[in-house]
Amino acid sequence: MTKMIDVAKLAGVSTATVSRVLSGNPNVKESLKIKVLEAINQLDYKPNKLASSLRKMESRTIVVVVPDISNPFFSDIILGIKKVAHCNGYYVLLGDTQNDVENEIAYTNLIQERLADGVILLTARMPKHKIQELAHSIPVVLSCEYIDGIDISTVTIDNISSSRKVVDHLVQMGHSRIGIITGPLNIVLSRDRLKGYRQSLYQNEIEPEESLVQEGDFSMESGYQMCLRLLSLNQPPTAIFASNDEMAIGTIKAIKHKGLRVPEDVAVVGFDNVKLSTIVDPELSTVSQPKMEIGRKSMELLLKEIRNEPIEKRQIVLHDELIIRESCGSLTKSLSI
Amino acid sequence: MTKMIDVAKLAGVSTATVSRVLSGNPNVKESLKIKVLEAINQLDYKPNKLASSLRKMESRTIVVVVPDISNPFFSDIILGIKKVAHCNGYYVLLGDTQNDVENEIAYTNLIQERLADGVILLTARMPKHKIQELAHSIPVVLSCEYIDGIDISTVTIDNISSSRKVVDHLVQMGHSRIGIITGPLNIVLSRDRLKGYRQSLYQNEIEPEESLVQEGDFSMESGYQMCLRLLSLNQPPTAIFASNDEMAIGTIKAIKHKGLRVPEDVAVVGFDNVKLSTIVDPELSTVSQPKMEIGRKSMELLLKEIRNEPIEKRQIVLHDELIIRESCGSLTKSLSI
DNA sequence: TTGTACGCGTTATCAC
DNA sequence: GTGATAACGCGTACAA
Repeated sequence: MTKMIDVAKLAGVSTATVSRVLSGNPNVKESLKIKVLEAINQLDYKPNKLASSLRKMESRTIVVVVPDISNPFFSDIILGIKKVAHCNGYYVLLGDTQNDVENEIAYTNLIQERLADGVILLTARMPKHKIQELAHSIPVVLSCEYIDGIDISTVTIDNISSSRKVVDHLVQMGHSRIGIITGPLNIVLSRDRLKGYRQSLYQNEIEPEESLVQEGDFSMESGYQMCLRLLSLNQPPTAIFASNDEMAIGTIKAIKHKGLRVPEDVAVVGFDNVKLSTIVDPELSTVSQPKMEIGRKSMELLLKEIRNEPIEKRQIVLHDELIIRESCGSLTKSLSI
Repeated sequence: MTKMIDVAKLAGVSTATVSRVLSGNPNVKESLKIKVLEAINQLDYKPNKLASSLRKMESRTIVVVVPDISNPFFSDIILGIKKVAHCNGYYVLLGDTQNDVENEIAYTNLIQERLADGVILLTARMPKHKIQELAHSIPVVLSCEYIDGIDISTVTIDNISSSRKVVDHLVQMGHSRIGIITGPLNIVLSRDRLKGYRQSLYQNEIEPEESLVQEGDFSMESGYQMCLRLLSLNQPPTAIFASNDEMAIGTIKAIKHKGLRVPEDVAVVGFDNVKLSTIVDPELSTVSQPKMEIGRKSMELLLKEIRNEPIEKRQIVLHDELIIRESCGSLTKSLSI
């Protein structure tokens, strides 16, 4: 591998001059600059980022830890992150944990070893102390989730209130037997959506019923399975709130396979507003999170941490929106796939 | 940041011993080992991977460059890559180019600077010489695509024959006006699928017609738009072959919006067999690529390159399969979403 | 304006 | 078994 000293020799200068040319330092005579650039070209020289990062103590790279890259919800967030990162000269690399805590910890360790200047976590299922440890050794922003009792920067929506909004709407539509398919309950976000569901029932003076609460894992399959359970109850629900769109689609599939109609027999609402939600038939009512904005704000916050700039607000809460489509029965059905 | 020398001092040993303990070298007295481990714990020491990588001249990290992480087709391939990588002690980081050549080049540059021990390209839209340059400085495997005239390891399916299979099938079903929505034609893979389409028409003695060929960009929207163009022809096609599933879904959507039925009025076939293809109504006939296997084989090949092992076959071609579902009219319709 | 020389934090090679 | 010490390739005071 050709290195800086080779370039220097060929150009008849010192490594310092080569380095200066590379970093755009203006204090280099034009003639030497040209010689150096020619040598670089001739030798096909590529600087060693490892050495450079080690020396400068920064890598200009950040890592985003994602629970599931194939979930379009996250890709939109990542888009927002990359926009801001790119504008500020940072590379973005992704670590996909596939919803596995072990993978999450593995990436965390990798990052702690100074591979990146900062991390954005889109998942935080590992033990609290691990996260604390990570945040202690490198700038961290936690997005979409939060952890009680840790002073760490977060960017989220208010899952409790948005889920309350969903259930309130279903109640207004005349439903009183409302089922919920939650995400994994070891995740705060899932618990919050369940909490909002319960708050709404309480405020609307509807007796909660444990059998109407089923725990899924955010996958379409789990939505399908949990919906079947709900439908097999003695008194099945007339509306089901799935804690994300994938599960909502599984729910719709199950209802149809049972020979029932959506929304006439069972109304369905999802969460996240992914592209898929307008492709299913009927189109899915859902909660829209400002995905791009979550990404943007997260990266902006991370940059401040990296640069040690003062941070006014470490906990950013963004606005969401309930999107009414066909699956909850509030609209007349229009033509769709 | 605490470093190895700090640990060494606290444990009363040299950095060499600390390093030995960390790397699991057995030639360390048990008592010292314990002291070192205690010191590590006490100081919360994390080794600096940058320094380690620089010294060892390897990072045990590979990067996968992906054109679009939200496309589930790629996530399955990545799964296969990670399985093999993980078993061999390699981390996998992802670079998402969002179908942008500039991003592709940016990641390529980053990687050339020794950030990773190897790269798997799931996209190769940059100029040929760029790829050659990359392959010259680091082990590279190109998957799903290939480049003529470059001696680089590749893992693909035979897109020409599989696309011929699709069109042959449509002809057998009695279609003679068959439209195709291609991917971007600056990609070999897209051209190959078009080539297969043309070969089939030729072999079946069907006169090709340029207006039946429309170029999309693999997005659902482009499938929708190109389908509308096809349908507005004086003699619209009775069957449409979309070069990937996303475009096929856009195609179905367009056909429905025109008040026509799939497959009765227009048959549709896609490509890739992503999860979505069983969710649309009607379920999509498509070509299934062995995604996981593509990932596995790619990583295995890359490992051989990294380890400088002899490689028998640099060009691996895997088998694909035409999956007949409802959208091409060969099956009776069953209940689905 | 340019070059020398040291340090970034590890690991490998020697001696002992 | 263990400890000095020299690399790995680059950036930057500092001197010239």
